[in-house]
Amino acid sequence: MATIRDIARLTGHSISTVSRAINHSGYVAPETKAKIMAAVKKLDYRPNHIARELSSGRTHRIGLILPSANHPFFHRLVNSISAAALSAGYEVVLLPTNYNRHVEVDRLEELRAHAFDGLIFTSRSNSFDFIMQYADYGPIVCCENTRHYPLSCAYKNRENSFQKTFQRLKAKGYRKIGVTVSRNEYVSASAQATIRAYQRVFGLPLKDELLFRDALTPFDGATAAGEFLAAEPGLEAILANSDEIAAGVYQYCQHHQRQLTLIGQDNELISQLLNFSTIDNHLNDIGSIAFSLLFEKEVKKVLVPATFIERHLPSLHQA
Amino acid sequence: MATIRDIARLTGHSISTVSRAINHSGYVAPETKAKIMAAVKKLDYRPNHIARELSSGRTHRIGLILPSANHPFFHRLVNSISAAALSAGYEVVLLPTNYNRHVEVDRLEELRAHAFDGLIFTSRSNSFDFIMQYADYGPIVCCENTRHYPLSCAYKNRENSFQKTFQRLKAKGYRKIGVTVSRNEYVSASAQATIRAYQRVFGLPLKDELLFRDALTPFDGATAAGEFLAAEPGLEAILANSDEIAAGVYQYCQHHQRQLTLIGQDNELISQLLNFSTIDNHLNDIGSIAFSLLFEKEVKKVLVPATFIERHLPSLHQA
DNA sequence: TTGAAAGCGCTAACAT
DNA sequence: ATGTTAGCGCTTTCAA
Repeated sequence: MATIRDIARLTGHSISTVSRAINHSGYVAPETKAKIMAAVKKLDYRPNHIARELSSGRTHRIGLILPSANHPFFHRLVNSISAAALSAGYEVVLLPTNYNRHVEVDRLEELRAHAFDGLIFTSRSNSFDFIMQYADYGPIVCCENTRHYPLSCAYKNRENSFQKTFQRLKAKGYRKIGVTVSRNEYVSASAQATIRAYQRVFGLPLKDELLFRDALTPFDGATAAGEFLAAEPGLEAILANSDEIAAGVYQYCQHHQRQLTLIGQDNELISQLLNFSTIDNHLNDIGSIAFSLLFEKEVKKVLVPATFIERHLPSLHQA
Repeated sequence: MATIRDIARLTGHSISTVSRAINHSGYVAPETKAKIMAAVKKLDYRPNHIARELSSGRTHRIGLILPSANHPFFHRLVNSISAAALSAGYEVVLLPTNYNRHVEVDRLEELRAHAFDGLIFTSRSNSFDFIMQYADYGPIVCCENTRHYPLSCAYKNRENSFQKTFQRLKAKGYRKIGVTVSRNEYVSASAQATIRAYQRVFGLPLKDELLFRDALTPFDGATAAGEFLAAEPGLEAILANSDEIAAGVYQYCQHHQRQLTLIGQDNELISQLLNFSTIDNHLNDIGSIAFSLLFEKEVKKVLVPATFIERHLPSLHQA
């Protein structure tokens, strides 16, 4: 591999002149530049990326913390963040943690070691208090409400959207509603928000039998539906933590000839095809805003309001 | 930010001793090491990632070329590749090209500039001949058959699986079959393979009215179904280029009360829920194999055979 | 067991 | 317009 020094030697110029010529910066005589460019071509020279990073102190790379890449929620964020990064001249490094807090710590340490110019959290396994300790080492943005912590975020107001959804259901006369959440309420703020919203709207706590924890796959959705119906045969509706889970519920209903009102989240293709209602959290907006917040000087918290998309499942019919 | 020199100064040792202590390599007296570690803690020191990369010449980072992140096909590959990378101590950088060959060239140039230790192509917009020129600068692996080119790959034999699928349909007595492809046959090897397979099985060329090009979204699937049926009212089956597209076809059929045999690809959730047949290309395997091939000394080409998953759509019924 | 010193390949301030 | 030089922060060889 040819280095800048080789070019300097070959052309008889100094490395700084070569550097200037290559970067089209500063003064370089046209003929000098031409000669240098010829040498560059001749020696198949390319400036070393890493050396540039070291010298400039910037990587033009941001890290993206996510549990694993295989969930629609994260796909959306990855899409929008990487699109925003591309057009801003940044590259994004995928940092799957599998919800392992130690892996997450390693990534924060990498931020500290200047491996990235910034970090975006789409999920987290450590406390805000802990994460905040790394804020000095580079910009950190979260895709959830960081509340009173001085960390920028682009987020949806879950409690609010859940509350509205429950109110909607209440207004329609529904009383028996099952709810699925992705992780238990001790770990997940989302689960807490769901539970609180229910309590607030209906004035009484969500029964434990009508709360399904750790719903991750459509299969879990079907399981949840089964358990709900066993505990409460008069069940009227299910609010699921994603369209995928709702699809699992749908499948169960089809199979057992039950009609339920179904509400998913994130307006995935499946909800459009199966035609059930969904809460659109506008993840694309959250992603691109999160990216842009990395470069704000001050801490900013941007609320992206959710939208309710109402759809009606066709009524049941036997084949 | 404290540097290794600060630690050296504070402890009164040389930077090389500090380096050895930090890296747990070479000889360092226990007390010396303890003293150094104490200083490390005291000064909140962390070795600079970039400097290490420059010094060692390796980044432990691989680039992943893909058109954009929003297609299930790529999700699968991203998942499996990033999982494989994680467990091998590598990080993956997402490199969306939007099928723009110039962007792709820029990424190849980055490989040349040592920004990555290797590159995986999940799609490409440049010729193999062109890409090969960069093979000297670092390992390159493709997720499609590289044929006679000396480039490693993990791939599915598309022509073979399409052929088997057509044979299956032929055996069932089907003759009127529509086919969707994602890009036209002049650009896409996959489209060519589909067309050839049809010709080989049925002995006559696929009619142009029964080939839909540029099918990217479920909406395109619905459009394709409409066009096929307009051109050939007796249409019996559609082979789609993905489960998403097939789902679009499904939607059209539902809406227009038509019964068609549907075959998608990649065994996505939607095909399971809607219960139509699909060709499972085992993208997870392709991804993890592709990653492992980066580190093989020789060029290797690994065929991952596809599997046909037969499912039966429930017959039509009016609500 | 430790340290001096030479890189790694580049940028940028400063001098000419 | 060009060159000198001092970094950037680390690893590694070699000598002590």
